[in-house]
Amino acid sequence: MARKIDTDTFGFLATDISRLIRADLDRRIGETGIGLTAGEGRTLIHAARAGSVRQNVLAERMGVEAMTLSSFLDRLEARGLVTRRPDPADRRANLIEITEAADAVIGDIQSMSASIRHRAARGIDPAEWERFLSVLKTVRNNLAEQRGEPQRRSPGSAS
Amino acid sequence: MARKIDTDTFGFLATDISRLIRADLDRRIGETGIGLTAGEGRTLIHAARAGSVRQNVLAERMGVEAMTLSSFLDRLEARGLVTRRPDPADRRANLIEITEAADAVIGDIQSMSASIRHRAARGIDPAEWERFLSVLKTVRNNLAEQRGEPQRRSPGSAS
DNA sequence: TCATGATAATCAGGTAAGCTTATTAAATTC
DNA sequence: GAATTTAATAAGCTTACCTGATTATCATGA
Repeated sequence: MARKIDTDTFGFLATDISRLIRADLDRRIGETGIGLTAGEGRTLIHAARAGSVRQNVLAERMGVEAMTLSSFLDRLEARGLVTRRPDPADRRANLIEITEAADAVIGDIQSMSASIRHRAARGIDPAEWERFLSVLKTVRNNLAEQRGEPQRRSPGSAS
Repeated sequence: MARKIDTDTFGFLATDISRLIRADLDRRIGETGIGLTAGEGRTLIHAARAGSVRQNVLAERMGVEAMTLSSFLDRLEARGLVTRRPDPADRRANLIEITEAADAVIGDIQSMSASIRHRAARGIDPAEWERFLSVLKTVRNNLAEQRGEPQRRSPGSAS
């Protein structure tokens, strides 16, 4: 065995972390009876942030295919958390908007997210965490770039 | 909309990055005809690193259930990349070992992994990258902790 | 020593998050 | 106004997990 095998490289770490987050999220979702899967929650947050958007735009921002988004929206719409409104400017398109009922759910998602973040960041000092987040954004943009995905300028406040 | 909505938080970034990595990996796997899925590849690398291990130990190290690992191993074994050898010390258990044929595949996986890493790290200076990796490890350990998963001391060389 | 309970692996079956390909209706372009 | 492109979706697939039940074996305490 001449080769050195390392399971602590970037790709492994990222994959592990994502799986741990998903598992934790699933557990909390089960406990709190929030009634949404991780993907649906992600969709809802993106929709909330985007305001009134076409599906194709939202899909591109989320980095998923139109069809994938369409399924998430089906379930969110069935639960009354988003609406699909025909775009007056293009009869092929829908505008996605969140409903008032979504507010409470968004609050729940955000507090779950904050709680996971706190656990993840334990023992890391705040300045280091900010640095870390900014590298994460760079990495995401690097990876998203040659995928046809539009580059994101980081707009909101970091957290 | 009184709430500030941010899609650049830790959880979102981590999820995005993991999806991008997976997609990229899938694309490369398709191109190079390596014949393994991401999960199988991950299993193979962990097995290579572990030497001769019981399945339950390997599963725990990988952070998956025993059954999940069992399926991965079925496919790796069918491709002749690992063997299940009865553990002489416990007739319930198997010892997993990689075969010689696995060496080439491991090499391929490692170079894919390196290439993704290079792309991810573009524009980030090496010292910053090391810092970043070390925070990633802390985060993984933080998240893995209260999940029953054993804490990992970071053993190998970072990269 | 033997009944009881724990453990290692696996069978059966399920779910969630993606994907691709094809279709339809509407918009755009030449 | 014919040909192309685009927005959404239907249909169906794959991967990576999971849980619960089952079987064989091991460990333990009376």
